[in-house]
Amino acid sequence: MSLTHIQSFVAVAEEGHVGRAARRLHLSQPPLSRHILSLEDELGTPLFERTPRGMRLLPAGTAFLAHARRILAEVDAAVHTVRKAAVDVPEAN
Amino acid sequence: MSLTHIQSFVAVAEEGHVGRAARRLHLSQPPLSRHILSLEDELGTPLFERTPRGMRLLPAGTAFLAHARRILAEVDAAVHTVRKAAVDVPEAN
DNA sequence: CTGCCTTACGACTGGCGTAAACATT
DNA sequence: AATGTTTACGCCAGTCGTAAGGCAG
Repeated sequence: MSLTHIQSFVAVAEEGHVGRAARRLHLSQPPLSRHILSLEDELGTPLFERTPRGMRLLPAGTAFLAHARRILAEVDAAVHTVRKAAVDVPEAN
Repeated sequence: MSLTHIQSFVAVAEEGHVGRAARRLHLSQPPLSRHILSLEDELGTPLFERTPRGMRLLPAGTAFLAHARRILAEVDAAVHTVRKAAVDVPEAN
């Protein structure tokens, strides 16, 4: 599992469509599709239902989405916190 | 930034020593050292003070550590939640 | 036949490990 | 000299993109 996979998952969940999510992520469809498959494989369960119109979240996918957003938000917060800490305490003499 | 980097950071922070952290992660020192350097580079600031005895957390590193643990915990929770959801709702007819 | 997801495949980047270099006591 | 981190370097694995395949309406 990687942060890239998680970002991919969130994008597909929000777009409901691999193609659109791929454009949003500046990526082509196949790698993005593989990200999702890899994630599902690792979790041992499908996260989306494949329809002719796109991808629809399954219950497991909905459950994962909440965590995924928290993870990404926490990463973002970590970056900001560190940069702030580095400025606030340039040297701890 | 990747989850691997974050795990590496936590291990080094806890061990205070790249060598021991590497053994704990079943990894050799050089890649682990590179993870830390890569993270510091990406964040734009050092996270550890290098001493002849090992690695000591700087204030920025301490700030990052709290977030890092939350991220890893959240990932873990995500995995468990999904597996549970997949079992609880095998098929939503 | 059209739209969408997935698999095949060749090419490239990234990451590992061994070995060597640097630094400090 | 000993301990610990970092750089050099060759190799393997993972990931990308283009192209082809499969499936449902």
